[in-house]
Amino acid sequence: MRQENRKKEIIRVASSLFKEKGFSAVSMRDIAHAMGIKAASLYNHIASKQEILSIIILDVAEEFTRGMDAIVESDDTVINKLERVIELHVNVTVNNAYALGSLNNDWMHLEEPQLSYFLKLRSKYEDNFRQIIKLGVEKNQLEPLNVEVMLFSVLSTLRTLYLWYRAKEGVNTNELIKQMKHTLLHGIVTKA
Amino acid sequence: MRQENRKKEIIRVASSLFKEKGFSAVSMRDIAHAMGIKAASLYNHIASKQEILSIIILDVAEEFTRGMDAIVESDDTVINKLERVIELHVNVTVNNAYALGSLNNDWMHLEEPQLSYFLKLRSKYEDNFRQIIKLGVEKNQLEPLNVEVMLFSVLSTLRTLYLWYRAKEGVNTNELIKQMKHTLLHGIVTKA
DNA sequence: TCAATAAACTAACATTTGTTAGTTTTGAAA
DNA sequence: TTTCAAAACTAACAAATGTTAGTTTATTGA
Repeated sequence: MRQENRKKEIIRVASSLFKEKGFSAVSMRDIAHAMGIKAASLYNHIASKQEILSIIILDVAEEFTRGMDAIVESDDTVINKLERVIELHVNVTVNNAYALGSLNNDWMHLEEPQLSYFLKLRSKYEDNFRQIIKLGVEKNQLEPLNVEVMLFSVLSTLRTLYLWYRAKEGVNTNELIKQMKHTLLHGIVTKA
Repeated sequence: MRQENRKKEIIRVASSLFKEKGFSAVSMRDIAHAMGIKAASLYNHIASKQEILSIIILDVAEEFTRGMDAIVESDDTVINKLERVIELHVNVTVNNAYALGSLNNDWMHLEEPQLSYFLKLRSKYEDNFRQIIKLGVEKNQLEPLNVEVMLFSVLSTLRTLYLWYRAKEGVNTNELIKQMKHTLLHGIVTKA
């Protein structure tokens, strides 16, 4: 109801500010000012600055986890799974652009037990991704390169998509997904 | 002499702390404590917290700029230029791992005129990179994909290398460069 | 050995921070 | 129109912040 909407609004405004300056550089007064109210009024809706951060980060982290779990449990081919991971990242980014700033750069300001929970989700996610790549190499569907280099090269691009995807106006989501798949999976150099 | 070394030591310690928690979450007392002195003593060597940040960021930004300028001015082929950009990033990252945290995540806390200077260097760097890719597409040496997607996909991976390159023990710098070239330029999917 | 200076210290400052307590205003249901 | 809870407010707090002033200690070159 009324209160829940206001809480979501606070979280949306806060995540936008966090994306621009980082969690630590944004004060409760900054958030309140952006909403046209006083800092103390925020506490009618949220318990603490920390609660705002943990909602922003854990909501989107869990969304990634659910998406990855669905991909891992499917019986798609390796290449298809990788394509679905790319789709997942583009879609989550387009829908939650602000939250990804905190996910990438402010997770270390989470307090326990949320910090441990986040790190657990993150390492499970990375390990699921890693296993897909490993299987691809074993089946000769992926190049016999260093698995960690492949993993983090692809993942870095996906994780920081939120920083630049708006730069290219006139590319819609489906086109972006297609372009990313080609760039990340097949490279940019023309085959001879 | 004596003072200069101590200043460099402060900058090194500070950049390490900034990498872990970000500029805004690290206090002058934190930096001093990590050096075994009191916060006020830092001011015998540096003018302000802001000076520390701007030295960390501008030094490495200028290093990237010099490297890119040398590549652009050379008469290498497009593919060779891209390979040299990858080498540049790996080498700068291996030598300045801590500074890259601030370069990526704390640049917005620079004050004027350093902020404008940094943004100028960054957009020139990106534009040099963009022109190399554009020429490659025109010459059919690169795939006819969206230039911005190719640019930021490659650049994102290079920019966040500092976050993960230590994860893979047992891969030395030359091997890492080779792996990155293949992954970023030729992709990870086996050619049919 | 002494003078000069580098580099540490203690103490304090004005601001900003997250948060709480207590009070007033607002808006919808009765 | 009255009632009552939601949601705003003012005022204040204790702690932390970047920085300065003034002083003491350590080191070095003459």
